[in-house]
Amino acid sequence: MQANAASLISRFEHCMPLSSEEKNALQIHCGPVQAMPARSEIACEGDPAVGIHVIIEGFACRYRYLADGRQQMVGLVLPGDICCVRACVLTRMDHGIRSLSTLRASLLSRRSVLKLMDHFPRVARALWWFTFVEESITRAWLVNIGHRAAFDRMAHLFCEVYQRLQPVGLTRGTTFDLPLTQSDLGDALALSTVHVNRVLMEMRHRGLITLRNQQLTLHDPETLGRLAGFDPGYLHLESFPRAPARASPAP
Amino acid sequence: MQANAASLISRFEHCMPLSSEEKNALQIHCGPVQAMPARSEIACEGDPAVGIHVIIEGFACRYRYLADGRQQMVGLVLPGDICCVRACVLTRMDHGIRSLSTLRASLLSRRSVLKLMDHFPRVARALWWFTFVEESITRAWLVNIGHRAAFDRMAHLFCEVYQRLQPVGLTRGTTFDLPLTQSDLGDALALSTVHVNRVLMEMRHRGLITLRNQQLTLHDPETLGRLAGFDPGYLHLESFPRAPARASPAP
DNA sequence: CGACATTTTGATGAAGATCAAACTGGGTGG
DNA sequence: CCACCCAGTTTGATCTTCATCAAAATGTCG
Repeated sequence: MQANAASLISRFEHCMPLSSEEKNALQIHCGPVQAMPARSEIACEGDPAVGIHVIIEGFACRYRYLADGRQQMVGLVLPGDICCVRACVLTRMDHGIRSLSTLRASLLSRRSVLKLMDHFPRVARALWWFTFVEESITRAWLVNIGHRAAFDRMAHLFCEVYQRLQPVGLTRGTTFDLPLTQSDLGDALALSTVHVNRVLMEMRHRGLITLRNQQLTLHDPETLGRLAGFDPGYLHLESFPRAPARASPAP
Repeated sequence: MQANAASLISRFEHCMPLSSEEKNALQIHCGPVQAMPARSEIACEGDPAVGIHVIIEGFACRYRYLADGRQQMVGLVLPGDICCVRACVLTRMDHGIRSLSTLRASLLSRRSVLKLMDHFPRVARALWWFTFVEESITRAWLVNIGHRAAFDRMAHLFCEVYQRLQPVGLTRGTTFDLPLTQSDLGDALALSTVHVNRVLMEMRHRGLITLRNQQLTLHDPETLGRLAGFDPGYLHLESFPRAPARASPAP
């Protein structure tokens, strides 16, 4: 029994219980845990699919480059998230994925994923589920960037990360890791680094956050959420069991 | 043999050939063609899933509302597109869908979709495929709205619609239907109606487009695409057979 | 014709980009 | 151990793009 398979299976069971046959199949196909340094490319736009990565520890981001070299982050990949499912079907990546912090992930080959999807409809259904949640988050980012002013936009992002880290046990009170530079935040929110800094300053002066050493504390999540018009429905957390046992150790 | 099933099947075969057994199953499950007037709600945010709609004719859009009543369009649904696949898995809609023009669509119930997905892995794979392409488009919108100025942003949208309508035979030269008001364009591009108008004016003055009676002509698609930094890769058109026979009649 | 949606134009203001430069802190090499 | 370097953060000043407000013009449909 490999630890990586265990974390994968528990993740799957967040959306539906698996039979022992299904669990077996996942264990057989689940590859070894990979470790990667921060700021390394996990997959580049245009790459053929190698398989899916299940993030065990660390943050990554999805991004697309523009012709002029600027980049837009199009999603955050947090522990428990699965990436590159889509590339297994589409055969090549339409965006890049890069680690933000050091990362541990287990890999399933493209062949394994397609086999699992074809033979185990419920596994396939679970993969659908993860993918759709992610898609829903992308749409929420679109709304966020399209229609909210800088302050609200950033508040919304902070609320989202906070809500997403909670079910995987990676928050301590209202404090959590946020291994993004201000420049990264700018790429995520479509703001200049300078403006990111100014908004952060304002949040600090208003006593809403503390951000130091990649650690963010939300001193008043309710107010922040209200200002941002944050409604967690789009995260589809409702069908998760509350605080499931995860691989990540609590301090 | 129903015409609606035929258009659905041909759509599926764009990404992989189906066995006669699979085609049969699709025909059995495919519901009647529904007609809907322009500006009607096909599904609202929060609605339980009823099934998937395969658009035969007309335009629709996906949108999300903000707390203050403004709305952001998060995607365009064109003839041949399938909508609400995700809701069948997630059980409820996380965004609304509204017709822009009069619409004809065939419906498959949620139960049918889940049954087809579980029993026919290749049908499931095709549904994955459509969904992922759509997701890729959403990411492209995110980049577009996040990082491009108004003119380039609108040019990019026009290029996208042009490219998406081509394989389904709905372009006449470089002219095609665009049943969106300037206010709709504003919702799609996260611009005010006034600014949409100004950008359109500039495009006209530069001889790049003609837009009259919901008909858009791109007089110089190459230039427009170059200005917008348009790269059609994200549409994943490459695996489509060229100009497949579609239900839509050519004039 | 008259009501209503949509398009067009003008004037003004605000949010945020950009440019420039100083400051901070951790890591490295001499 | 200190000097230096470099990535990241902070601050100021200026400029652009686009939103907003207001109103006229145009078109559409009963």
